[in-house]
Amino acid sequence: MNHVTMRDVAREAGVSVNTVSRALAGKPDVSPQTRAKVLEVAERLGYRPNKLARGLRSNKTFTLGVIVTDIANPFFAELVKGVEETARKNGYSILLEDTSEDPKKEEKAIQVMLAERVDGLLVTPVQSTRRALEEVLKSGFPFVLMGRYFPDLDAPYVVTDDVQGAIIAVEHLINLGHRKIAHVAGPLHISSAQDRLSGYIKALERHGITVREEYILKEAVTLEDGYRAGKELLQLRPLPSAVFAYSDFVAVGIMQAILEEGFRIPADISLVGYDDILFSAYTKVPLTTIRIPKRTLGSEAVRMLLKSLARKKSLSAKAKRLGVDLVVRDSTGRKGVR
Amino acid sequence: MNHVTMRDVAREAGVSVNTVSRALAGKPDVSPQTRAKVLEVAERLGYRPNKLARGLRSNKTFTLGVIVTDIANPFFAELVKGVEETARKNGYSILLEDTSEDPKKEEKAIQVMLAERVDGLLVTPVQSTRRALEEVLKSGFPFVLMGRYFPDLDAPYVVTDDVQGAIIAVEHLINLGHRKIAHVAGPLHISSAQDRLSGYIKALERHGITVREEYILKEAVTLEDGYRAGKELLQLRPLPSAVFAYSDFVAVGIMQAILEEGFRIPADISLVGYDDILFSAYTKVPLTTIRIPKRTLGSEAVRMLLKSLARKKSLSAKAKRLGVDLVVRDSTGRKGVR
DNA sequence: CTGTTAGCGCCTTCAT
DNA sequence: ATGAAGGCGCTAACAG
Repeated sequence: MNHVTMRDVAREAGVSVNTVSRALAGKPDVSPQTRAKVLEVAERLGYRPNKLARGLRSNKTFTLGVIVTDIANPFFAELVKGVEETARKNGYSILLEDTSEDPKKEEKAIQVMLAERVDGLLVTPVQSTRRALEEVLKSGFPFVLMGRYFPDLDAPYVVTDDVQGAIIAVEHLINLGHRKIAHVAGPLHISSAQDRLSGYIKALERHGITVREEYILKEAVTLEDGYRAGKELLQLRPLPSAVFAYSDFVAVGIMQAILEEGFRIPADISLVGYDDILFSAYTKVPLTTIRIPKRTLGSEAVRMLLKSLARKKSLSAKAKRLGVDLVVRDSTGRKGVR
Repeated sequence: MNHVTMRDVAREAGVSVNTVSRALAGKPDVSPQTRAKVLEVAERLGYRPNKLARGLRSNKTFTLGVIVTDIANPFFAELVKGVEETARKNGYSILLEDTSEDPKKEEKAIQVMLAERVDGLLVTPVQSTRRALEEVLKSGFPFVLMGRYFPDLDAPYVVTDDVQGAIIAVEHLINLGHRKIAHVAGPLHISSAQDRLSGYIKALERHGITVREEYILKEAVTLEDGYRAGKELLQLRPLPSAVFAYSDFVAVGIMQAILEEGFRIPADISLVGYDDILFSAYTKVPLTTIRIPKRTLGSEAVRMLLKSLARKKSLSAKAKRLGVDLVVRDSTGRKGVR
């Protein structure tokens, strides 16, 4: 397994290594014949430039580090798909790390990526600590946060408007006549969970509905968390007539719990999720949810990062907030209509 | 954004670059004091080895190339999760490429990976052409196929036993009294689709049930394909009383079509999927399916690849076939029992 | 035990 | 239009 190098091509073509380099790079000062010859030989020998050598020399690796919290989560999988496509289209490769929401792994991942000399970093931060990212920021290394951000950190990010999304979701319920609306929130150190909670509260207040502490359940991420929260929810009195969940994942768990206890959706309880993952249309009761442009989130993050790479060092802390849509399916209905 | 190099550490510690190298590498011939000093300085300066330089010099990059056909597909997302975890645990990074089932992209991806000088390749082949992979094989470059294989190619792979899985699925239906069993197959250039079809046929024959051409629908991959196939299925006379689908994805599409037409599952038609992806337990009718160990598939592939890297060049074409399980949920029931 | 030398493959001067 | 020289950061081989 020996790779063909420029030297091999040079020898075979009877020119210097340098000439091969310029010919392959499309530099102007190479005679057409020489260029043709070089290209022919390179092709014939199956020459592939060594990205390591190139990166070492030029300080550009054309690879981006992507750090996500859980690639098995369909939400992040879609996001990564968007990242991969766009990066590839621009000639960049991607190095992937999965932190499993573990801040230690995140820190480690960042170190590894830096050691790999990626040109920039795209990260979905765990957010239970921010030290590692603050250091990266301070060092001036280019990176963009995806899907989550630190409100008080001057770092570039691409997210969706989760406050607005939550408002849309909750107002949809309010418009259907619901007033006893519960919220199963996510882990509040995560910005999206925080924002969705704010949106929920804002929407209620906007419509003169009192926010009840006991209607807000917390820290649900997995489907199982949702299931447990769903069971809890059903103990509440007065029983909520609608629930807004942090994510579709959580919503499906809640749905499971509700149906299991013999309640009907939406006849007894309406349910709204968030994300619109692949399967939300096919759950027991097709889920009304907030659609967020997952791939676009990824591709926009790449675009922002590449832009900051282009105009060198200066990565002024840009931020982009993408819009979201309400997708009405069967899990929500008018209050009291059975 | 200037990286700290060994030279910086050497200067600061008052030793030679080489000494820094040996100290950091844990080589024996360095005095304890010198080592301590070097480590301290490296730490203080925030030294991170440059993997490019290291790779260039040592011909080992400690990165693995991972090529999948669709990272947004929960099946592959899980697979990649397994790969990532295991690779990381062994000190390897992973470079990810998504081919979207496009053979051209696959070929390109392989070239890029080779240019990146990955130590080995893990690939879920598109299988509509094999030229590119044959070349890799011939070159002796280490790689392992995941989830799909070429029956007549002497290349290492890790797959699940899909023939057996299909037999289990179909025999489950037969045991429930079904004899008019249809199969919605996948694209037959993909080995798993081929194997599942074989298993289906084998199971029928084994039980003396005639295989009817018209009961075998083909080339379904997406949920939409499944939906269309489902509609077709319902036109068949005599109407099948059970359907075995290529994948859960396809099965969910079929389910949608069946329910939409007013048939009941499993009362009118039983349905079995394949893969047991995350959501199969939460579909309208929870899906009976074949569980395949997705993460294990990934981690086993990594293990096999690393083993072949360890014993240098020689990558004798090993093959590993993992077992699968039947997961009975609500989509299958005894024939004729309503 | 430590330092010097060389070279991995490429690209950027600088000469010719 | 082409070649020679140097160096990116690191490690292996050889001195001392």
